Amino acid sequence: MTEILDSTVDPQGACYNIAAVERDTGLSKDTLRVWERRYGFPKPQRDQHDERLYSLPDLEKLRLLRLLIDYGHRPGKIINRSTAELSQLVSARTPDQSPPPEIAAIIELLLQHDVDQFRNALLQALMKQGLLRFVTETVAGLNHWIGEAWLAGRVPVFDEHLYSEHIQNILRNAIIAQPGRGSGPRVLLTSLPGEKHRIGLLMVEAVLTAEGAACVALGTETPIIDIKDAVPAYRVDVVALSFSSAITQTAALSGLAELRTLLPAGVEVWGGGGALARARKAAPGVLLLRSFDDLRYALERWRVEHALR
Amino acid sequence: MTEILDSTVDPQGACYNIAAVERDTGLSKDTLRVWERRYGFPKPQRDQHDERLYSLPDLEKLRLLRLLIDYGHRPGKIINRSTAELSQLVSARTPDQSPPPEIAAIIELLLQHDVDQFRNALLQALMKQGLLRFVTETVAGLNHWIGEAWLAGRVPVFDEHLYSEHIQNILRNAIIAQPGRGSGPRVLLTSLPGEKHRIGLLMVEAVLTAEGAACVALGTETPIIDIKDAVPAYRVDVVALSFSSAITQTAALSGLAELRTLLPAGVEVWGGGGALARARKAAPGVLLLRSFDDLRYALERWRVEHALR
DNA sequence: CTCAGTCATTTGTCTTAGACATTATAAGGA
DNA sequence: TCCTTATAATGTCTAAGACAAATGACTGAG
Repeated sequence: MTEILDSTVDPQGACYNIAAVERDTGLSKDTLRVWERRYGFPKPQRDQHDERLYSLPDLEKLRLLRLLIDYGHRPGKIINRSTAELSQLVSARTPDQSPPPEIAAIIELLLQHDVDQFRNALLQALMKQGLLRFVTETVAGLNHWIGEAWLAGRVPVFDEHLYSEHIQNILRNAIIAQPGRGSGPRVLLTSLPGEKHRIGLLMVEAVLTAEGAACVALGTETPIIDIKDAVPAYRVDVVALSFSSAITQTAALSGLAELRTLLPAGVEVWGGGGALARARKAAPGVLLLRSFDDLRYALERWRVEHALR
Repeated sequence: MTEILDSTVDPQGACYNIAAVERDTGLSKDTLRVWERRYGFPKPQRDQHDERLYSLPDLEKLRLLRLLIDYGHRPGKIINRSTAELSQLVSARTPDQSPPPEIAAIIELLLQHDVDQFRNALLQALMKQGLLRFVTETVAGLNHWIGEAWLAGRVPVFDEHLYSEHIQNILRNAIIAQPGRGSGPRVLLTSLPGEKHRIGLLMVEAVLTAEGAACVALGTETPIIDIKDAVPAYRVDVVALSFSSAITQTAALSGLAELRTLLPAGVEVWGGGGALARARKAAPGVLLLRSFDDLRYALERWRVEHALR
């Protein structure tokens, strides 16, 4: 009898095949193989058919490497350091050691696994701050700090899953409770295939809805061609795409440019999210939003431009 | 002067490199190359460095192929037919019956792309029927018929995305509005890696919450090992897994069996969803739920058994 | 002292063909 | 009709090499 369903995990050695590592670290199979060839890491075991089997420590080191590379380190410079050294580099990178107390308190509740109290804390923050501040301060902060802590291994996977679910509940609840739209544009909101992060998308939807735009939210991973077809069907004025840092900046920019060529000139293309936070410039006709302030400003600009006509 | 930013698109021939095709069709690069080698399609042009450049017609045929393969056709049987023939195959897939009128009316609103009216129709159905009937009748029916129509090509991808988002909004809104829990068990609710369907999970959460159970929802795709760790952390009484028909029955059953061996005997394991609708029996200690009635019955049985002790 | 341009190095992605595990279909037997 | 077994189908993995895009170091000019 063999492990059928989860062929990616070997319970004894906790070994992962290359597809599982690609999924869990975001590093492509090609990259993993070429790192092994060039730098000698990761050097996984092989199964009976010479296929790679990565260990859990390998996986953790790869995650740290990915983070540090996102921060600007070069792979060749750091790949042969120990996991401990890499952890140090990560924590050295965050000088403002601890999250603000109100964020820390909520994370603490999450780590104590008290579902009801955790939910109530989020709801209270929402009531107290209002939707806009809740999204741009509390949720953004929680995303950042929980992400950090997860990378450092201080937050288990299942807690992160629970966090994501509850934030979705609360944001969707808040969005549905918004009053009808004002004078804003119709904004089609989605992400491209490969980009699975939903929270960023919901945060944008919350802000846009609060500011009076009419959102057509398609969730994550809509193929480009289907976005093209959706634009005339829903008569949208703007297509906004979200790219989390799980995707490379190049991929995000090329997706935006491709979409731009497929859409009529009257429809604007906006892109935002972690992957684009450090991008310098995009293709002509593509607007980069590096913060929620940028988003609100873009909305305001749209209003002005379209009121004059 | 060259196209700097967007290496994926050649405006003249509308040519896409292999990475763009992978992203847009969901077919892996390996699959694209092996199809070319074995079947002679797609046979893309090459750029000056012998790299593949796919045309837009290729892309459209690939999407049709993907659709038909999802439906159950074999690649080798259909890959050499013309795009027109494939379209015919798609539309030849006619429904055995037509949906009941109240379902058909809502689908009609979706197809007319009137977001507000569509949302209102769903909300009205919820108000009129109450959460339980809304989930077990309206949402279940919509899932089924929209799935059918999507396979037949009568519902565009983006409409199906929009449907999914709105159902999520409404279900999560209803769940959060439920009163606190009664005397039911604590149920950990999630799916295994590879199973991405969220709506089924939310439907179960809605029913369980309405019946007084306390749900710990982890969203989709929680690795088995992390489920094991979550059970003591959240002190749950039951682990319920959802398997849509996107996964094979064998895979679902083996996942349930593996989880059963990892959990203490006092914790129950329940499995349900389309993939298990026709399953005969599961591993010992695993409860199969083939309908929402089964789910409510299982909950009642748990209450009785644990009240006696 | 800053800015822009050139060159060298690093790094990720694409290429090839072959091997094989996994899944689906068909055929045979209870 | 259902279950088991054989055969065909299909997708993913492997290898090393090639090269473009991205980055860093260096230079010279304003």
